[in-house]
Amino acid sequence: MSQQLSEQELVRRQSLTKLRDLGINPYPQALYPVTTRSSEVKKNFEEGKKVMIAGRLMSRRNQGKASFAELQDSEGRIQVYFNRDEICISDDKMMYNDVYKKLLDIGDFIGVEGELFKTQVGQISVRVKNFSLLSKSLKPLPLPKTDAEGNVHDAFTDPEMRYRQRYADLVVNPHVKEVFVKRAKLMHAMRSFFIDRGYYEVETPILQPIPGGAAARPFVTHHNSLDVPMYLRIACELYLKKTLIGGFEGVFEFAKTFRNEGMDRTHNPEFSMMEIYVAYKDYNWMMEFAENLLEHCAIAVNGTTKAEFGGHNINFKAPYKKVTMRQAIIDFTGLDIKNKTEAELTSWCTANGIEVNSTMGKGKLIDEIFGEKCESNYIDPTFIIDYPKEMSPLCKEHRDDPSLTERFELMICGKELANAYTELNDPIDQKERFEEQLKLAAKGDDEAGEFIDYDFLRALEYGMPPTSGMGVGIDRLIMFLTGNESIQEVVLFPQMKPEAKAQKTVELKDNEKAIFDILSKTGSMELNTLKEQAGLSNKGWDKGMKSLSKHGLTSVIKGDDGSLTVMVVE
RNA sequence: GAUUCGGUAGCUCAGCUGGUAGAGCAUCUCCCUUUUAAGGAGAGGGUCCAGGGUUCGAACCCCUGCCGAGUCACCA
Repeated sequence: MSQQLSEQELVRRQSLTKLRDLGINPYPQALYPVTTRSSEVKKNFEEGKKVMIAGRLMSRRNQGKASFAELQDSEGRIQVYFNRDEICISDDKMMYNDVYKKLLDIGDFIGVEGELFKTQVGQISVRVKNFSLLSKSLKPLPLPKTDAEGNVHDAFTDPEMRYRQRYADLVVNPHVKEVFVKRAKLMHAMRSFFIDRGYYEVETPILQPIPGGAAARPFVTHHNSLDVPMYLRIACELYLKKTLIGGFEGVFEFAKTFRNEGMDRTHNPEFSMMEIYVAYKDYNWMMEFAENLLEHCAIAVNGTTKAEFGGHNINFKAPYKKVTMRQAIIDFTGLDIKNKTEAELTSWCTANGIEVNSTMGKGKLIDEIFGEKCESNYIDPTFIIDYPKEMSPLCKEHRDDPSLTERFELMICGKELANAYTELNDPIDQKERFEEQLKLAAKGDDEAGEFIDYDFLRALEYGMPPTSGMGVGIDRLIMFLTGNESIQEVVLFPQMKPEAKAQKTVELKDNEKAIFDILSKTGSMELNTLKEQAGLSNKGWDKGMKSLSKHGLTSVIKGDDGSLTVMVVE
C-alpha cells in the first residue's frame, strides 16, 4: 500500500507529530463524557447551560482571537465558538494559536466542554471552555457546502467514489445518511409489527447443501472438512416451513440472500428479503396483512403513506386493488389465457413480438406475456393474484380452479415488491411438482429448480399446518419509500468490481530507465542524439524525459547556439 | 453482451481550430474578538486514467486497454 501522499496528507501527518511533541495524544483511550447531542441542544436551548459534546470538526471561520467552527455529530451540526482568552486563561496561548488553529484539521473528532449561548446573529452556539482532540483525521474529506439558498457547492456526487467510500459519503452527504436511517426505521417498524402479533424471529442457514425455495443461480462454495459443495441461500422458504412443521405458528426472518446473476442498478448480488410464514392462514388473509404492514411501515419511515418514485406518486394506504393474472392479461392484451394450450400461447407470443423458445412451458409463457405487456402498468400497489400452477411449485392449487394457484404478487410502479402463497402442504403433490420442475430444468429452463430437497419432503410428510407465507424485497421497498431508483443507493456497501491496484511510482518505468541508462554512461549528451539512441516512441520519450526531470534525476541545459544538452543531476 | 457519455489539483469543474494547464473551495503564510456557502491579503499544489500512433509539438486528433455512469438486452 505504498501510495503517494498529497501535500495535505503530509501536512496532517506533520501536525500529528507536532501534537505528540506537545504531549497531546491524537488517539486517546479515555471515554469522553458526552452529555448531549446537537439536535438536543437546538431543540431545548437554555442560555448558559453547560454541555459536553463530541463530533467531527466540519468547518472553521477564524476571526483573529476568536473563531467559529461547526461540530458534526450523529444528529447534525452545531456551531461552536472558540475564544482565545477563554480557552487559554493563562498567558500561554498555545492551545488556541497552535493546537486549535494550526494542528486541528477538518474531519478531526474533538470533544468540547462549554456553555450554550446565542451569537449576535441569533445562532445557537457553544462557547468553548475546554476542548480535547479525540481522534485525528489524516485524510481530507470531500467538503460540500450549502449556501443560504440551499444550493450545494462542491457536492460529492460521483457514484463510484461514493459507493466505494461510503464512509465519506455518509459524513458529508446528510441526505445519504438519511436513507440508511430510514432503512433502519423500516426494519424496526416491520419487526415490531410482527412481534406485536406474536410471531417469532428465527434464523435459518445461509450456507445450504441444497439451494432451495426459489429459482435462481446460486453462489457455490466449498466446505473443506466435509469436502462437499455448499451454496449461499437463494431463499429461506423451505427452512422456515420446517419450523412450522415443528410447531411454530408464526415465524419471520430478515434474510440476506445471494443470487449469482447480473449486477445493475436494481440488482445487487446479495440483497435483503423478509420472509414470513403464519399457520392456519391463506393468501386472502395475507393480502390484508400485507397492505396493513406496508401502510404501517410507510408511516413509520416517512410519517405518511405517500411516496414518490421515478416520477410516480405512490400511496401505501390500504386496501390495495386485486386483479387476477388472467384479468390483467385480458385488460392489456385482450387475450384470455383460460384453457389455452401451450401451442396456442406460443403462437400468440410470436405474433405479438414476445420472444419465446422451446424450453418454455405454459406457465413460463404466461409469465412472459404478463411481464411484457402488463407488469409495468401497475403503479399504485396492486395485488396480482392466481398464478398458473406451472410457475409456482411451492404454492397450493386454487380452491376453485386446479390449473391455478393461490398466489399473489404485490406490484408497485411496475415492479414486484412481495410474493405470497397459500403454501402447498400436500407432500405427495409437492413431490410431483418438484419432479415437474426437474423436467423443466432438464428442458433448459434455467429458472426451474434443479434440486429436490428430500429432507423438506420428509418434513412435509409429518404434516404442515395450512399456512400462508410471504416474501418482501426489503431493498426494493426502501427504494420506493426513499425515492431512489438505484439499489446501490439503499445498500450501505454495494458490491463493486475490485478497485484497480494503485501502481507504484517510485521505480523507474522502462522508458525512463532506457533513457537514464544511456545518459549515465557519459553523464551528459546532446538531446537529439540521446533521443535517437533511446529509440523510444515520441510519447514514450516525452513522458520519460518529463518524469526523469520531475524525479530530479536529469536536467536540460540550453546552449548559446540553441543546442540542448541533457545532464545527469549529481 | 450492445450502444452513448465520461476519467484534468484534496473536492467540484473549465480548458476554443492541437502550441506544454486554469477557477472556486480546501491547504500553507500573514492580518483580524460574535461570523455564517465564502472575514482580508498572498503563496504553494497536477504521471491531464494507462499504453501506442499521427505531429516540430497531444489534456485535446486516431487506435487499444482499464475504470465508471446512462440506455437497451438478459435476469428477479
